[in-house]
Amino acid sequence: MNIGDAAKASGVSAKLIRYYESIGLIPEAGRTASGYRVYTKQEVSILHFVKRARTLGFSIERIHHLVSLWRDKERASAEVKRIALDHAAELEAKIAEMQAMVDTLRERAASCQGDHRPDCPILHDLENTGGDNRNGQITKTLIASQDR
Amino acid sequence: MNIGDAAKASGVSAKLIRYYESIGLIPEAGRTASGYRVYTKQEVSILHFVKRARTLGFSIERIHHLVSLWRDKERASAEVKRIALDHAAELEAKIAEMQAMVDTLRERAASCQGDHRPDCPILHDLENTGGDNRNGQITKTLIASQDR
DNA sequence: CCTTGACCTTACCATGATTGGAAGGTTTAC
DNA sequence: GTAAACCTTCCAATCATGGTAAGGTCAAGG
Repeated sequence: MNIGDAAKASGVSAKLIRYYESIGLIPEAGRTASGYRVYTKQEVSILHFVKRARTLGFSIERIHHLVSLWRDKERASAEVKRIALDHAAELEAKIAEMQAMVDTLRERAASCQGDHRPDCPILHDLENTGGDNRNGQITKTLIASQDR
Repeated sequence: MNIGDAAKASGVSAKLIRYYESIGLIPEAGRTASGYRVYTKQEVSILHFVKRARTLGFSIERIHHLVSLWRDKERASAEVKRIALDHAAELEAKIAEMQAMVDTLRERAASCQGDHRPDCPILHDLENTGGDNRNGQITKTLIASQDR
């Protein structure tokens, strides 16, 4: 099975398969005498696993961890469960932050006339340099969410 | 006012101020005889504006648009409002996708023993190569969400 | 046996927003 | 007059992914 077949079977592009190999996310594939990568069903399974995990929003780092567990016959389900729940909790935290943004935007938009006058309070609000910072908490959270 | 002071006053790092200038997001700053950038209060306001908009999750492209409107004395509040609401709607779509991921993860985790046995169904599920794809809709949505 | 086309290889470039560093010039304060 | 703290530009790196180019390989058909 060449890389193109593995790509089709797993849904991961050939480019990405090579990249995943280069960063050590998946093991190095075997090679033919002429240098072509060859893949077994087992390796396609790993690729499919990675694909699905990416789709669920797992970071490459976390998938690296999951793949190790998956390849480890002595893996403990407790750790897998913990990783999944950690990821769910992180997603929920981000959801809360994004919801706060949405609320802010909708609130500002509600007080904007929406006509042709140049005094939409959205702009005034963004522009405001005042030092009161009643939104300190939210602002901090949002900034923290901008990593990765 | 040098770039360092403008950075402190606006919360945008000096590096980033130069970058924003290089991509045309903010106008080119004036220069001293020796080449130092100089900033007025007005320009610091723009920087602060950008900072707050970034914090609210606006893309650079969208901020570019907002800054143009802000600098345009004939700006129409209708457009500003529309941009804000568009952005809110996009955020809500992403929130829905993320919530779907969370639901999936929690569902899988609930059926995982969480002990030391190596049979956590989370892994089996990720590994599953079956072609039923009952989640087709969601999967498509999630993939689509990975652009930007 | 040779050509053609579809594959494979590596390597480099690009994205977007941001940070980091290096090498060198300027200003300020002691 | 010198040291520290600033500033300048340029270059590199991040992360996951896509694109392209130059060249090697394989299978089918003439």
